[in-house]
Amino acid sequence: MTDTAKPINFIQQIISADIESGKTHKVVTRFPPEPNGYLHIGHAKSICLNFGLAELFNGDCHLRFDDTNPEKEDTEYVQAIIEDVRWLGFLWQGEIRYASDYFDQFYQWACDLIDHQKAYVCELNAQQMREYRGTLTEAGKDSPYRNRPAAESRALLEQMKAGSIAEGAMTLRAKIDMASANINMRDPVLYRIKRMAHHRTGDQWNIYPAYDFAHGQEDAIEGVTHSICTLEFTANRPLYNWFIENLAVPTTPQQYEFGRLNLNYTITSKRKLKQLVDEGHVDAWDDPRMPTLSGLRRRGVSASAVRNFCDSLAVAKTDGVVDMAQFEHFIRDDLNNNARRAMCVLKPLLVTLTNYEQDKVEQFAAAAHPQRDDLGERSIAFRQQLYIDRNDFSEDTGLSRKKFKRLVIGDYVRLRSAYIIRADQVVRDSVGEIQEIKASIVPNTVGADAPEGIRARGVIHWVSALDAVDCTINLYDRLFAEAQPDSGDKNFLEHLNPASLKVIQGCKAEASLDNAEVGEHYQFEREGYFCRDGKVSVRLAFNCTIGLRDNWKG
RNA sequence: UGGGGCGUGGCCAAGUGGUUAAGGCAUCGGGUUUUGAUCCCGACAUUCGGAGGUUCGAAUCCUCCCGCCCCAGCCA
Repeated sequence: MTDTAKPINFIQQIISADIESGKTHKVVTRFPPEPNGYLHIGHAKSICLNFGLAELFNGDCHLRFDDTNPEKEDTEYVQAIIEDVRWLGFLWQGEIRYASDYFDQFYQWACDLIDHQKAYVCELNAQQMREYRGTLTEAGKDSPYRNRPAAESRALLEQMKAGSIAEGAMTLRAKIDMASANINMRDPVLYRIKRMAHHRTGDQWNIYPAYDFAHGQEDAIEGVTHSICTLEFTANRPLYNWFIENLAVPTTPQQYEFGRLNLNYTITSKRKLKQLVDEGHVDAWDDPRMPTLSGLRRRGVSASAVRNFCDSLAVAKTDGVVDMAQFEHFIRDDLNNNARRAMCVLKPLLVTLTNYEQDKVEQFAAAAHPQRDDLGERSIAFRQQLYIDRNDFSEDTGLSRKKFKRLVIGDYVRLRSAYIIRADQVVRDSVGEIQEIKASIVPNTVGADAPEGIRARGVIHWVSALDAVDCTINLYDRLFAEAQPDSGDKNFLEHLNPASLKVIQGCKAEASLDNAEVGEHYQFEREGYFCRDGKVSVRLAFNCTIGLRDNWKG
């Protein structure tokens, strides 16, 4: 945290007031994902908010799966979600909860509503129900089944539950107000028939509760005090409250809405991310180009970077689009502070040092981090032949020292953590391509300043040719070429960036990288941040998390 | 269109009637540097969607207008 206090957001203000007034004794929040896809960066904001609030007020935060629709849900997703929340570093209170654990209670409450003439089994089909619902400007009409006897509804609901009624033929509806200006209040559906197995309750049920008939009650059962959701649920709040008021629930949670996170050049819609996976536009949910938490993790983004970013976000009711650069800032900031340094040459160019003995080898100690001694150092081998990056050499000797701080014939450059060298001669192959550079070292310049009269143009990275290990490097660019691929009437698939992945083979990494661990972050000096990919078939591959900032206006 | 929500610099945003409208990102200058990184210093809204009004005083209160988002799934 910086010296300036972070502003108190509106939800914190509400909770503080509730505690002060005695309304709330212990704060309980929850993160309630539906297991119908993988978590993405937008969910991270919600996770940080809910767990963060519980922590701030010494309360509890539950992890609860809102598994009310077996059609779209799967245990693969629950496992992935659990792993992602753990990865972010949050601990939920007690056992993991499931809406499906409360199905019996929901059913009992539905019966109570029927008995009090506040719900009825309706036999309108989907099409008819739409017609009866009215429009934004016209009131709806009462269903012809609205006033059927409670006993009849009870019996029909029993049959729906037993599986003897066809899907779509009947629903259980709340009896509220078909003329309400809020369409959510026009006799919403409580139960619909889905004669299919649920990933947790198996064949036990043929009817499943709708979101509105489940969420608030789940909160009430768990004693959630502040139920925080995104803005699009604002119109559902009166309905949320209606159930809390009309059911014999044990506690009275309150719903509050905040603006979800939107990031440019990507999408945060589970449905659309699933489409990218299903249609093969990306490898999988954890493709490093995906804004999913598993994708970011595989890309090399640290959990603390995600958390720092989320904590920097405003919790308010505005729905804006955060610039990807803001997220990238937190990714770089964390990696710069914590990633070990190493060297890797992406486009190798052979350099032979003509004044260095052929069999000689020196081991130089190089700091793992320029500002953090606690990270120690590593040993790097130095020999007569080494690789530098092709981009670090230019045949244009007219380039000024300010304009090109790299290697040029006749001039000097510092090899990072090693000697200053001078380029002497270009060796070409039969078609004229540069094959090799002949160069010479300036003696006694390791860990020492250049002698009088010699000034290195700059510092470049390198790797000993004999000691380096081959590796593949995956370079990523934004998944979409359009800042808002999803807005208006755009088809997001048309804006996929065809160059979002570039695979570079034959890269040369310093020997210490040979046993890099998956999940460990590195900075390849002068290139960017990388981490080893654990899913590839090649022996050694690194994903580029993000490049270094480059202020060079060349 | 009925209802609900929101408009503060390129982006995010604090501000809850009274010093020169915080801060972050981005951008632009300059310094340090064995990473063109990091770090450091400096610049960057006479004005808060617009127009009126209340007030000694308004981004904050009132009125009208404009714009954007959400709701018409047996999705969540």
